[in-house]
Amino acid sequence: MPLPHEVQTITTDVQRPAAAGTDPLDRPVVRLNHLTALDEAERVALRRALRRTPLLPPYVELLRDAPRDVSFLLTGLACRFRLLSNGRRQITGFIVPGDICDFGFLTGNQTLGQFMTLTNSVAGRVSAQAYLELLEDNPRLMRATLRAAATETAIAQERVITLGSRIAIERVAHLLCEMWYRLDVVGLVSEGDTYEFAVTQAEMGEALGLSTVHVNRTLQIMRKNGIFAMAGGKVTITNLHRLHELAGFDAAFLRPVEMG
Amino acid sequence: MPLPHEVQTITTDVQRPAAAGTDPLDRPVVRLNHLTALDEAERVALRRALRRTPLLPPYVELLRDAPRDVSFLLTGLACRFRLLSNGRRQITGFIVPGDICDFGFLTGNQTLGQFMTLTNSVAGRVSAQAYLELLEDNPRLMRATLRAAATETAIAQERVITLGSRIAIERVAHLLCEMWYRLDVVGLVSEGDTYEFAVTQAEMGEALGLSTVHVNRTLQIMRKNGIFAMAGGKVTITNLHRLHELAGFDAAFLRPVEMG
DNA sequence: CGAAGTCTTGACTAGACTCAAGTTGGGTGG
DNA sequence: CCACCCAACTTGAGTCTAGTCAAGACTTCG
Repeated sequence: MPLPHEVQTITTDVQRPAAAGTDPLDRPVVRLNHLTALDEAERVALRRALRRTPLLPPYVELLRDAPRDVSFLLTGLACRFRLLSNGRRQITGFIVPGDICDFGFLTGNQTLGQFMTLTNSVAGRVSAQAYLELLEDNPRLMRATLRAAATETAIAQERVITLGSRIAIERVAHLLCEMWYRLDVVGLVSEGDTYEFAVTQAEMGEALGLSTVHVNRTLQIMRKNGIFAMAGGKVTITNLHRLHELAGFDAAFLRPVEMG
Repeated sequence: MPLPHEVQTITTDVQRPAAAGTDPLDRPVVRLNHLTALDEAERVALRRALRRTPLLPPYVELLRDAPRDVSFLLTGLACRFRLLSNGRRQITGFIVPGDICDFGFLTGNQTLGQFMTLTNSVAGRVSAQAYLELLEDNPRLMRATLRAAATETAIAQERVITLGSRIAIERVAHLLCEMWYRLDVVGLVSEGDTYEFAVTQAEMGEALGLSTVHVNRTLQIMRKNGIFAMAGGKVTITNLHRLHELAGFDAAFLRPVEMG
């Protein structure tokens, strides 16, 4: 099985000096370090603790085989979703490289809902116990992890706003902005505002509360207006300013703001 | 100024043996204890730490005057909301007695968005520093607090599902179910499935992503079908089974589930 | 080259929104 | 004590965004 996805990701990485290296194992470090500056010992400890999974194909349950581990996504794309009684599926959030898939380990609770890969992906895992011990010994890592959890909440709140008060084109624009920012943090936005986001229009609809057909028509309008382009699972934002305008996007919800 | 709201709340409390006392200061204890069993020392410490605010009138910013405190809602009703650039307001969640209004203190971050009362309310406050020290000394309290934060995330995720894949009547039904469960935990659902929920139809619309007019029509249908009744800011569920059915409601997201 | 999944298009429907004009009810002031 | 006022609720009419159904075109990959 060819892996264009993997290869491309690594390639684009190199072009972006902001990225701290091209090794997927660094992405959790980069991500958490962005939330709270870690010291060298913490960076090394986190990196060493992670064990890579084999390459996971699309549409497999992410946590089934390791429910007691903390799973970071290293490469690819995943999502959290719920199956509803009416047969529908609602994607409640996307998981990008560097993200912790599920924060249930913080409370010892099972998380409601499911997690699955959307593309070829690799995860990095630590046992929950080992990770919790790491947190106890490293307060900055603890703070960064709590902030990551808070960011997840903020993203969910923002999606409530998207679904509650934005029309289709604004929803799509907001999602593309959100992905741009989240992927940029881990160095996965390359020159020309291009990033990997290999979701089908049906999946986009499931995340945005829109039908596939309506997503399709909305994307067409945006393409015709020169706002973005999409090919081979890669998104290129051709008019980032206009995209922000459309989305009413304010990156504040993704950034930790220290108390005054 | 008459305070029927306050008086009624206390009255109905008495009818419900499940409620651990009628003192609003107990509600945070009851709430957190529901998430993780606290020991007597923890219950007492938490209760003692809280300082009641004066009665807050409707529509006042909740945290403005005490941004560095942890605020529990003791009585009344509040919400979290965002003002959008298009002039709209989106309510992203309701805050009921016993809830911590804002979990920003856990990460030292400012929270995006605002918090306001919707009815006459009283809050109980501790300084963030004192509360964090309390958490360090009392692991069960820590766990309960983290679970409360996780519950907030779960509620946001559930609202994503509501706004993304439920039609108007299902959204309303789901909200009424959610309130029933959350208020029941702190003993505020009285005989006959009646509880205080004094929001206007406009506010309900802002929370559910519906216009006021459509909320009105939806409520009328539900009333005609004998599913619920509303009077004087009190909701009475007359057909809880049918309400659950309509909502596709599964209380699991509000309950902590221990890892197997 | 064929099959499956994805994307695209058209036609029609429906759930929800907007605008506008009442109605009701609780609270206030004369 | 009554009249007024304002906010909330209600109703109607017309419109529109988005959903559904159905069929056809394009890709990708084996």
